[in-house]
Amino acid sequence: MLLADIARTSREVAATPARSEKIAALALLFRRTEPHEAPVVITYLAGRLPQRRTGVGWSTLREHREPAAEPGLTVLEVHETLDRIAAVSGKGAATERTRLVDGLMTAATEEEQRFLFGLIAGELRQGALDALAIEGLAAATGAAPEDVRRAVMLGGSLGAVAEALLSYGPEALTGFRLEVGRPVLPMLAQSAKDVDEALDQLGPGAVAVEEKLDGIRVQVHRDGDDVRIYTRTLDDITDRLPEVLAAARELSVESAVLDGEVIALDTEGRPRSFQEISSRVGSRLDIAGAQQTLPLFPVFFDLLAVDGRDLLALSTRERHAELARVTPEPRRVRRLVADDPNDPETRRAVREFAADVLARGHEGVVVKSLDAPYGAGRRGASWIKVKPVHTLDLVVLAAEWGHGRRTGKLSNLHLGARRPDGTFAMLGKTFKGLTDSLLAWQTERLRELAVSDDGWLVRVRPELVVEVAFDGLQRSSRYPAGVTLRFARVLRYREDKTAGEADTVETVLAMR
DNA sequence: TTCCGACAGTGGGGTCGCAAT
DNA sequence: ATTGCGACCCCACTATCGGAA
Repeated sequence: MLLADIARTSREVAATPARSEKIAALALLFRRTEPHEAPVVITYLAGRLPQRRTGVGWSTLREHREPAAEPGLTVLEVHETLDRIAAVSGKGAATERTRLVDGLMTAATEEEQRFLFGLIAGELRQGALDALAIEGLAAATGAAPEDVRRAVMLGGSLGAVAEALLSYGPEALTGFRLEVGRPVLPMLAQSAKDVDEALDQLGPGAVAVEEKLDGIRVQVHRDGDDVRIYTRTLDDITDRLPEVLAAARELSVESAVLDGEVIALDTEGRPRSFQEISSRVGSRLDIAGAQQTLPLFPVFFDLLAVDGRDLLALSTRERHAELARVTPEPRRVRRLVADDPNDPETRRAVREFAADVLARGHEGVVVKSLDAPYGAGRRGASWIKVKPVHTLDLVVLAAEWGHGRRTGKLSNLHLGARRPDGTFAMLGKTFKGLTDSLLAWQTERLRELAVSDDGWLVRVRPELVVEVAFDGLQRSSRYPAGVTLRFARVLRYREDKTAGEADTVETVLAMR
């Protein structure tokens, strides 16, 4: 198959807003795909590369290359070139990567260049990713979409499922089931603003309220003495976490798949900051040294398989009973079971539990329906997280022009807190929380206040006050106050306030 | 007919390791 | 020694389509 076929399909997919038409266009192409090229074709049309990393990003791609007049590149040819690019390392690597990218791009037509740019940079913007590729694959092969989705979640790879389906048809899907040693996409949680809202959303059934730890999510597979540890995106990080490996080997099981969080504790047993944990888990070179400096502590909250049994379809209640059987107390997340979430006494107990979790220094709680199965790869309605929210009234110092559907709109706001001398200290940026009408309003308003515009950043007179919500402060080496906001989002503009009434740096630092 | 679940898009800060400066 | 880049941890929120209710 030619790259041109993929690029054209991508353009067609992007051209229609209707998901049904996107799926139809994808299915049309998958019907013409040979099984051996399916893993590459479907991954490209899901907007990703099969290579986990290539070393090529926006900076390497942006330079103009003269396009070819006629299409000639095959999909597998492109795939091999990217394999070669990904393998480049050592002195002169950047030059060599650029040379290979030059060769690829000059062999591509203008349409193919656009496609490759979006694909490699990870911003294809065709309105379809894995989920619609799965739908298209199902349509092309006559398989049930839900069965295909399930196979991908359990098989861990869209490409492998596509190849099997195109080779053997829908019957091939039964071969994809949970296997110890092969990671499964983890279940994710929705959010609510407080525990009462979370309980209301879950309905009348029994729930568990669990502490939410602020660390790195891990999926631990143990098969005898063999242990593998995966991140949320299924990256294998076994080598970096000897403590987790040891903890898995201590369990009284032959085999198991566990879901949990890795954190670190200080000498009083209080959790260390996310930044410290992230630094430790991210360290790959001197593991022994890193382990000395910051020992990690894995805590588990779910069990997906044990001793040959697949527990995914069991209820949270049943899975947790198994977890409790095989995992010692300190290795499990603290939790409270509420059989009748509508009982006022129970609600009080839940609120108290949540307050206690926060007092212990943790991030919040996750409220889980006890009757739901493990929804691999789903942001299911049966897990709901609750974290405290802070707010500040900050001054807009500048705004960046948006991209994609926000082209022509001032989108990303630079936020500042007041200093005593009347100047402002930038605390970070945000683009979140803006509706289309607010986006239009702020674009107009900020243009009136503009003092400069370099095509990327519009600086404005610091007059507009915006109320910003955020999860907490983090240390920052980039911003002048030494702190920045975690997960900042706009709540509303405060037109009733002047910049002189905005929150001060002092107020912000007092929140630490 | 209305409601709502799933999806994609739009980007945030920090951290590491590597290569270039 | 410092800086820029790519990759990957953490992630919130809105708009939209189309099936469910």
